[in-house]
Amino acid sequence: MSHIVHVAVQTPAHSAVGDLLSYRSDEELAPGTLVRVPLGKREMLGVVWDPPASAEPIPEGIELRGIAGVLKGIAPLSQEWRRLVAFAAHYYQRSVGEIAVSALPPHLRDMTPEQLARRLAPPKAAKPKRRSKKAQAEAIEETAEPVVEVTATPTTIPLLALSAEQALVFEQIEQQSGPFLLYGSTGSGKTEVYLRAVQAVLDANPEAQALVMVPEINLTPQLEERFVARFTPQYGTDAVVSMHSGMTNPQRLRSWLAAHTGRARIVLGTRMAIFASVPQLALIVVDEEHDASYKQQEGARYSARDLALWRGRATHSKVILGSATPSLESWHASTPADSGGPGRYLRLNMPSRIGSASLPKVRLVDMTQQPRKAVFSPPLLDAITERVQRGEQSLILLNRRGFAPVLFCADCSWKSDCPHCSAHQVFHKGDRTLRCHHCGFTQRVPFVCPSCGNPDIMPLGKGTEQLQEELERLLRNVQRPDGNPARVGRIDADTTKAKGSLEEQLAQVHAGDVDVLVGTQMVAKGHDFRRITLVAAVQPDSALYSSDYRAPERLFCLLMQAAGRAGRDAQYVTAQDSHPEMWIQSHDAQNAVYAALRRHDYPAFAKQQLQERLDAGMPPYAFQAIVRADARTQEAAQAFLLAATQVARDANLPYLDEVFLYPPIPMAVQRVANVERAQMLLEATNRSALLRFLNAWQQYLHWLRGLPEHRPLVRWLVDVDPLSI
DNA sequence: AGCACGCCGACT
DNA sequence: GTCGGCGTGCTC
Repeated sequence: MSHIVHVAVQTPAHSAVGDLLSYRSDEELAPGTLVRVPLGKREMLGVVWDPPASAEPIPEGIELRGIAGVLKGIAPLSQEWRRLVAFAAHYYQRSVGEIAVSALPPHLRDMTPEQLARRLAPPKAAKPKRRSKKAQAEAIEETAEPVVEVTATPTTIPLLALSAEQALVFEQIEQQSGPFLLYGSTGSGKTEVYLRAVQAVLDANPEAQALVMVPEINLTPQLEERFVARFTPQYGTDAVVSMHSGMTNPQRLRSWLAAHTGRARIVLGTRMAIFASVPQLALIVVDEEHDASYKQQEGARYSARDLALWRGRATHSKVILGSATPSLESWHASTPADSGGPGRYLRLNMPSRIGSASLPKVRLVDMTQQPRKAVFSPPLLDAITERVQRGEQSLILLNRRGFAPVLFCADCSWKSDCPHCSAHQVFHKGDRTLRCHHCGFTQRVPFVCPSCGNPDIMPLGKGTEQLQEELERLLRNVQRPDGNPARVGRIDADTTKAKGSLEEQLAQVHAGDVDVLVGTQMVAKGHDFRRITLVAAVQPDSALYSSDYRAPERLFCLLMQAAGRAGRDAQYVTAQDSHPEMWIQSHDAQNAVYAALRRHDYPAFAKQQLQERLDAGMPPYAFQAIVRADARTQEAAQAFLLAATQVARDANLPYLDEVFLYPPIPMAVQRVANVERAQMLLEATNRSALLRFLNAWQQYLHWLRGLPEHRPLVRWLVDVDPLSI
């Protein structure tokens, strides 16, 4: 007898093909089973899904095709996982198949059942035999993880004693159900709390698993090291696995299988890990929960942090969000009911730094009182000079790479505009190029103005490259204690393009080869610079005047994180009798953002920002979505959005009266790679009204897209809970 | 999105 | 006569 199975496949997001397709199968297949199915001339990976609630009739005139194969050997994905995928698809306005398939390891996508069986087969008896170079390399890679003997009696790890603060927080996590917002300043020992919480969960249940998420691949190795060191002696080598995009496909499959089979007890990864199959999930940790990289910015635009909360609730797992500068959403959600907040999360405070290291002193330089053209105010330069002479390191932050953001001709006002984008091409002095940071378009730097022939074209503004050059000049007569001249290093996306070069350069900084380090925000995050006693933000003001209402939040967070880089090692601070300092040069030194920063007072900052959000009716007091349209012309992009607004009114879509549709506008960077971009904002005070509206609207957007008058449209997309508007 | 088919220009 | 340009249409 033949069965009908509903299969989630990755059908194109903008086609009319549904995402649950019906196939014939000789055997009955449980929901969650991985299968290969024919679609057109292709064969692709699919997941057997639960039959639709309303027994939809199979479309007329379609002869059902049979499934092509079953990926035996992989247990069906759990109902919990399918619910997570279905929720994410519904919430972020994507197809179930797209989320489901993209949540699986890429290697599975192009594996036949036979190939999978071979992969899953127990390795043949390890006979020393001739192997190809490549196979040898792979074998080495496979065994590169620390091999730890698993003893019959679990080894007891000597644990660090918890501080009183940590102990109190840990006790709360043990006794309460959460979710928790662990608000702890940099260096307060949040990681140790995570480790203890994971330990407690694993101890309580021999099958329990934990999911630990970090924002960026760059930061995973450090955390991974600590988890491996702590847990593999007791639970074996496979107990801790990673999941991030920097891994090879075979590695990703291996980790995924370890988690899916329950062998891995701890899954450590970036945002993609939120979709891992973790059948015995008992705890989710989201470190640096405020970090923007938890929000996927292409394809399905999901927030891994928000999904973590949903998944935690669905599985009765504890969820710990940790941050020194929480997102305003999480701060608001964790404001206790007796303080007038929703009290949905339990806020746990860890204000103190571990050890004798203290928070850096924040020094604001009023740039209106300084010589006009100087990038480095004299007092800041003096402070840097002193550090060099004492053998300490300084970190100079500027969020702009390259030498100068634009080249300019004073005679004819020519600017180095990108021919393909509404943006300037950045002047990179090192390789004498003009580069567009939006589309990558690169040209040689012209010798004379391309427009009028004037040979005196000049750079406007400063980038990291120029800062490094200027510092080298300003410090050329400054000597370190060992008599050598001061050395100025730079770390940004340009100096770290090669694989492994970031690690290499960080090692140089650690080794003391660099006295002053210039860098973009990539150095402000997570890395532990033990000998840095001065951090300076030389031009942070622009974020204060940005049209993006989240800009102050990001700035505050960046500066707090940067400040956290200073003086983490008390040895360098107290021994030299110098106090760690955070310098900020500003033309608006009285700004409330800086005032709060000076006191290291995140709560005051959050309170002020939340009041502004409340007054303006913005998140977290309102819910937003963005519909974006890309087209050859701005008119065509906006026309689509206008038509979309009109069709919503004409069709009188449900919840239309609860959703405010703003008029379409060009995006801040209107054109990228010759594509014109427009967007419109949707706002509602009721989250589910917004979602239901979007769900109903979706099919009309598909329909509009197909109309001949919207032919010039390149694509459209929906971003729910956008991070920037 | 792929991957076809299909209908017109420059080549061995 | 073919090779191949990318316009249009379909995929349970």
